[in-house]
Amino acid sequence: MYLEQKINAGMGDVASFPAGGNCEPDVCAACTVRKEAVCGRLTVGALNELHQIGRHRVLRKGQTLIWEGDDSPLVANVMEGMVKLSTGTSTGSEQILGLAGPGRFIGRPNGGASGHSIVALVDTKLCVFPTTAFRSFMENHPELGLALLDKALDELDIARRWQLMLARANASERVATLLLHFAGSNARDGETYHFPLSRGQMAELAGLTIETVSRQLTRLKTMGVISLPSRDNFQILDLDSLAAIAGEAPQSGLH
Amino acid sequence: MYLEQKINAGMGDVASFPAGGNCEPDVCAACTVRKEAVCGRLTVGALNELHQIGRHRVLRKGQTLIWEGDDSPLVANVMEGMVKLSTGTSTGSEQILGLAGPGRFIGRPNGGASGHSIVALVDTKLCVFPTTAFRSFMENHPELGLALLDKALDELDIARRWQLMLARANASERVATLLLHFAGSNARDGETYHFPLSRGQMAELAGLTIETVSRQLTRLKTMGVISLPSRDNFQILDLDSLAAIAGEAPQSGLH
DNA sequence: CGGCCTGTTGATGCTTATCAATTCCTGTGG
DNA sequence: CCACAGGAATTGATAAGCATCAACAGGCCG
Repeated sequence: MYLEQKINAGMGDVASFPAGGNCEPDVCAACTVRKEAVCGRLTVGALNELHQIGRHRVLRKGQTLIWEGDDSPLVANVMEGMVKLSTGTSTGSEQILGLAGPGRFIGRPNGGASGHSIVALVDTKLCVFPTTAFRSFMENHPELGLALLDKALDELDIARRWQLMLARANASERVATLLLHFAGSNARDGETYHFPLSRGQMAELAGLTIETVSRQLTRLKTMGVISLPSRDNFQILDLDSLAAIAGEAPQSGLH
Repeated sequence: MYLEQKINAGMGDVASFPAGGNCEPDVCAACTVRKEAVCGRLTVGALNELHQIGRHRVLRKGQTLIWEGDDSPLVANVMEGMVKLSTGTSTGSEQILGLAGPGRFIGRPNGGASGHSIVALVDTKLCVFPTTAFRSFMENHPELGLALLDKALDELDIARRWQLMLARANASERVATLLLHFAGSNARDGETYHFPLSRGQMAELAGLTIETVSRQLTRLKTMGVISLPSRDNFQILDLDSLAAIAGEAPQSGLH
């Protein structure tokens, strides 16, 4: 199913990011997500030290950073773009566990087996660190451990909020929540946004079928809440209604 | 709804645990969950130091350790018993996000607002630490930070596995999974176990209704997979079938 | 131009929620 | 110790919601 991605992916293309891959201080200074990312917690000295082990990497759409079940050899910060966290089910189908956009931290610093694959949904820029180097760095910089712990706990909150949605929300609420999620925190009436997922992937993420997702989208279109200029884009016409349909509570903070 | 718990709970009854509440080294030596808990990672010296800020506390059934939305003033290890993590929904009902048994770590070391309440389902023994003291201890002991980070990432995996279940499992699979969870990792044929949750709470946790939970239980009974000696107990008659119904994959590691 | 993949739309049936009635516990007070 | 009240659980009838199966439409690329 994802064979074509497998061919393109792997560690071999680490060289595909710009020459001088080491994370330059000035690059970090310009980093738009530094405030939200773990680096933001470090002193200038520690940040410089961290640059020595970190690398920038571009993950093309469809490429896989970490395979499910593999020992996670690296940890990373998402700078730009979006990745999905997914896992196979016992029935063979794929289940998407969540999405991660700018500022999110991915991977397991303890180097244990990853419970899910990490795949780029669009071209994605990452700050990548080898697990071992990152871990020894953490031992000398407790503040990074604290920052990461906070990050992990945030991730936990996010996962629990999805849990809440999956346990209780109906199809309309799920699809509306997805759209708000795709639009991001500064969604506006009249704005057009990109679907980072296919209908099938949206269905996997929301715990629905393709058909139900499609039907709910046309229903929202019929209601005048959104329009669908192309199959890869949607426009929000009535943000308030959309938020109301999503149930307001579940979607907040679901980034 | 949980008024009676509110009356009994609160920080005032911290004095209710045994005299000499400070965590004694010999008590910790005898601690059955030390291997799994964060303390297990510490050197003897660090452990002794940690004893100074930690306290044992018994949480009676129904008592609340942390209220949803409150700044979490403490973090804790579960030693014995079981607590639930729950949150209110926009519709006013309660949603249980998960359970935590022996060895699990709860609370937010960063002291932020808790996204969920923590309530004892049965009488529960905890190792409790004030957030501030715990945090400063962490700054001097990076290994604790690393251990906690691993714990948090484990919690994340557990939450994601639950997410998987909520997204895909049908009623039978959900109820079977719950039973396996209640029975614990060393479940055996013929053994009788206690329901730590009422039918209503089980429904909340599994994203079902009371009626559906009840129907699935009688269905499992009719199939000869379990028996129900009283409404608070169940006996596993055919563990293999139960695991097969649960779908095997989702339930593994759902502690 | 034709095949192929993705998405949409339609018809139908199963699963589970909902509403409603009854039974079974459990704890309380006589 | 028994009777009774109240809540929790079970069981039944019905309906809504979503999955499933199936046909069709629209892009995209060879």
